[in-house]
Amino acid sequence: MERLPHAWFDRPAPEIARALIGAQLLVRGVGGRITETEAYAPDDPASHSFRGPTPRNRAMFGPPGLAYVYRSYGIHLCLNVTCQPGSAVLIRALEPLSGMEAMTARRGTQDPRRLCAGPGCIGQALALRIEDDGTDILTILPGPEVRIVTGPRIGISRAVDLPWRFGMAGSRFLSRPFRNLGRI
DNA sequence: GCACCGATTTGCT
DNA sequence: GCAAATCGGTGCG
Repeated sequence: MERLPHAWFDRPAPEIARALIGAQLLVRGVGGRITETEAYAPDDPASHSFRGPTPRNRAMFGPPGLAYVYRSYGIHLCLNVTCQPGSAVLIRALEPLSGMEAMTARRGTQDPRRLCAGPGCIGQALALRIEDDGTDILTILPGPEVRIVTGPRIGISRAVDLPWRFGMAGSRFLSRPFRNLGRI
């Protein structure tokens, strides 16, 4: 199976965020099935890119299909896939499949449901480094068509009504449950 | 220059 | 339920 080419990601973030649910994501051979994403767009007040390029967010204005890795709350490293300029998709949760041993060791738990349930947890499970920012570390393989649920993004205070959080319906590998009945 | 706020997680009360 | 950990960005003086 071929990985999705960079040009595939040259689309608006909400479209990519939805399409990535069910795909498989690997970083240096470790990862799993994408179960939860969020979209961030150029004209989106909740996006790091909203006020233009900075040293932190410069990857969001670069080529599509690369990693945008940023430090969250000074502690965690969170993973995005870049899309159209100023756009990115935050990877919020995975169903862990590959490199289970490495992930359990890094996360300090055997519970598969806690390995990659949250953006900071993914950063730790995949051993992301700040030097990965803006680089081509992502292998993303197409997955099956799956039922999608949507809802408001988590942890933001602006544009709170946009339904730009996407999840795999019925998955047990989510950072938090989806309240809504917003199936697609 | 300085204070405050996050695209978070964990552990303790 | 709440505070702590810790740093880049933003806004104000």
